[in-house]
Amino acid sequence: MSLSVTGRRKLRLFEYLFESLCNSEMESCIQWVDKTKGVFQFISKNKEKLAELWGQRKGNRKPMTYQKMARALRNYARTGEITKIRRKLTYQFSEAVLQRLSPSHFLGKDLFCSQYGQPDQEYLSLNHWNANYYGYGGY
DNA sequence: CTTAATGGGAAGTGCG
DNA sequence: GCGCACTTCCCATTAA
Repeated sequence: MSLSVTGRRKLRLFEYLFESLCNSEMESCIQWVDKTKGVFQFISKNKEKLAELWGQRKGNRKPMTYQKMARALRNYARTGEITKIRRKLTYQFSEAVLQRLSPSHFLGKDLFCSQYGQPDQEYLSLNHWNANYYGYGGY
């Protein structure tokens, strides 16, 4: 479960999120909205669980919460690594980050993003799409 | 109105 | 000692 390659440096938050997005066991916490564009969203009901796991992975002094994790995400907006989409609990990896995190970067490990099929159709068919959408036709 | 989600200044922590 | 990458706090604003 834990990825350890020779001399693993400190895991970054966006790397952990990407890892979770590629792990089917995390589907109840976080999932792709549009994988090809790097758009993903947290699942309201279980977002705190994901935050908790992240905090444990980092070994923080206090338990991580979604609110604190989102604060870190807002810092990413300043550096452009991840931007907030005007849709409930939805964010987007920048092009650069997406390339750095692309599957080829993880070849040979237990990480593999299941080959994607129809990202565009998939999110349009989500029955909670309307509930999670606000403003804008495009992000 | 109530609650969930968003936003950000600012000080603090751990690590290389 | 320094700077980075968050982490913690806390409170204000906005959307549903």
